[in-house]
Amino acid sequence: MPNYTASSLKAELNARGWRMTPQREKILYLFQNLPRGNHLSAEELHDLLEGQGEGISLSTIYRSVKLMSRMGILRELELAEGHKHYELNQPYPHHHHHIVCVQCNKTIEFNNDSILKQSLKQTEKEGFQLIDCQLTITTICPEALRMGWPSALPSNWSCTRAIADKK
Amino acid sequence: MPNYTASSLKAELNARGWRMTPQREKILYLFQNLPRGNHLSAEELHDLLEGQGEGISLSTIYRSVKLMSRMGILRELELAEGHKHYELNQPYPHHHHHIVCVQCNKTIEFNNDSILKQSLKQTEKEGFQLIDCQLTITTICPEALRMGWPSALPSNWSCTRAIADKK
DNA sequence: GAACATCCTGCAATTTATTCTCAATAAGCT
DNA sequence: AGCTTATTGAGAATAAATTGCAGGATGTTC
Repeated sequence: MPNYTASSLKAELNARGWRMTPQREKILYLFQNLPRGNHLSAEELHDLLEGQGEGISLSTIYRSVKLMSRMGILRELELAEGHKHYELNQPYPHHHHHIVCVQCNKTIEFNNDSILKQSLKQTEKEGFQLIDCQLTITTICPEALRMGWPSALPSNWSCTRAIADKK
Repeated sequence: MPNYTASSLKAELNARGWRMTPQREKILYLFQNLPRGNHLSAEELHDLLEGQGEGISLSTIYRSVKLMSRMGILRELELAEGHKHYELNQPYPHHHHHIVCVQCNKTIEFNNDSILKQSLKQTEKEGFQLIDCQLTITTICPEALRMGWPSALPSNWSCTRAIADKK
């Protein structure tokens, strides 16, 4: 999981018979300049680029994030929001994992280097080559617990943070 | 992550103001009698029940697996096949994790108790209550590596196992 | 064990993320 | 510079998943 530059991305693409394009470079650049802890859906990525005057079609966005995920440059997160999110696949010490609340989808990150180590060991043992590993912990968040989850919780109740997160 | 019976399921549902129904019982029963290592999509679950003369509508299937996942009875797997799969959320020693190949979606399971232990520790530290934890390792499988992945691999090539898996 | 409140199911219609198609364009190789 | 072929953009198509609603079933209460 190396850190990529435009030219190292180009080199790796070309080595596989693929091509560097302005679109791919812009997407890489955007992710590399995203504040830590942010992850974007294809739609959000599209709107963000649009806002910067960098119109890239939604089809290309989808194709690019998929390609870059398979290359190990991005990681695809499935954090219960109903659509995939993407973030840079960063090497140690920024590699991290997620805790998600099933009640409100609140997500927090945590670091744990031993998980990557154990994953490497396991994949080598099986003859696979590691691209990424993600530990996703499904939980009930403290706020929902304080509210008396599960019985005392109205079915439409949602943690305050969850509501705030819907921008 | 306890092992459920029809009556313990009913007790837990009722404690939350929910109800036991024949549909929910049949779904639990089916998962409990599934060969180890099998996981089903909503669609597959629907067809399987259909084949047993237990017609349950697809909406109900979707609603049930979602409910049972949030209760911690099932676990929702997102293993790159394009739709979610479900399996029993089993306690130690059957709790397991997955390695997935991005080239062919081949999936293998592996056991590792320390991951559950570390997850418990982490969630308690943050004040969350654990429902499930899944380590998903994204990889290139040995077969794709032998074929010279990535450069020598035609874009439409797929590991033989992947093709065989499409029944 | 009958009545009641409400939860659940099934059906059909709908939503929405993602993929596909295809003509035009542009990247990389010689 | 020319050639081959990967890539893009736009919109149509696909498919998983959700929702609204009317009728039926469940758990609770007295």
